[in-house]
Amino acid sequence: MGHDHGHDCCGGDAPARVEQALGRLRASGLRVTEARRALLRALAASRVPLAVDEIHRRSGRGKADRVTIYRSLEAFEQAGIVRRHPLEKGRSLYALETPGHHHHHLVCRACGAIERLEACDAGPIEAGARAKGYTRLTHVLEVHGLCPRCSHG
Amino acid sequence: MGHDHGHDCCGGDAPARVEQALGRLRASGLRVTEARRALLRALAASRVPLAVDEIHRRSGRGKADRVTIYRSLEAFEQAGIVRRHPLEKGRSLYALETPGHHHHHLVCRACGAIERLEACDAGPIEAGARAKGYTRLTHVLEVHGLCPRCSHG
DNA sequence: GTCCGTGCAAATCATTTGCACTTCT
DNA sequence: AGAAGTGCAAATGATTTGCACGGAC
Repeated sequence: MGHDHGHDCCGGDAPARVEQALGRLRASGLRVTEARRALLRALAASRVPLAVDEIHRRSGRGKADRVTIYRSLEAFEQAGIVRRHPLEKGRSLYALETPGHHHHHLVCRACGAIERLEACDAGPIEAGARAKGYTRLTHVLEVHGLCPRCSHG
Repeated sequence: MGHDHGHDCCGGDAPARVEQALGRLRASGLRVTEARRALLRALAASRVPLAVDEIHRRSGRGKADRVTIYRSLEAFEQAGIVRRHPLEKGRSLYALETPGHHHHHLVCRACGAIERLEACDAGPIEAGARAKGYTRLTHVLEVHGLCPRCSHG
């Protein structure tokens, strides 16, 4: 798989998003390297969140080792530059963080198509968690189903 | 039970729940073995969802091999007898399915404490997915954070 | 008697870690 | 210079699979 089926999901002006991300790197005290440029380019160019393996495959020149990609992504996630989408089976997908655009994804179990879901009603739920004294909240919300094409059976 | 921190979550009348589960096993054409009794007893006795390792540890006599527990749990999940809660890092927790009691969990990243979250506003989100033609919808919603005790570190 | 369930060993597979080397600032 | 980033090899750890045996129905 690894194709961008489904409809637009994480799209936008790729070069601009890369620049914005690089700016945030510097602002966070993170260093800018060719490996990281390639990584961010791959993310910015994709309309859907990518797995580490996929990022590795799509990083043309300046391609970094998978291990380095893992480490960079973790740093980027901490800095709020990249958003991680944990999947059911322990894998994760990554996408550039789009501030003020919190959303989740609808994943087809059969063909892997991913669509963006705009609504996110987790606000009240996280509020409840906060009321219990929990901090540093994050949430995982994935909707799985069969897309129209795969539903016919 | 050093691991059942947090408040009640999946409690109930344990023996009765085991019997109910066994009945469902038979109804689904699954066989009843001592290993499976022990497994269901462990789940029924716990107030929180358990990891496979924890189930293995808590299954007194009749304790089955971890592999068998994995295989049984998968069969039980298919049959709707057990509910799987996928966590961030690829692990899963399991609990007896409680029909008509859909809820999610609040998990502490540091100590693993689990609390029940009553609210589930996924209705509108799944409606959106249905509107896109998706069928057989399921969703995973887990809220992660640091519990009050762990927030001080 | 048949399958299904079980145990053991070994395989997976994404992710993580140790350590020495290189590069950014 | 000095901290941060990188690569390779090897470790991890939950989960999965192959295969032969044993028990449920």
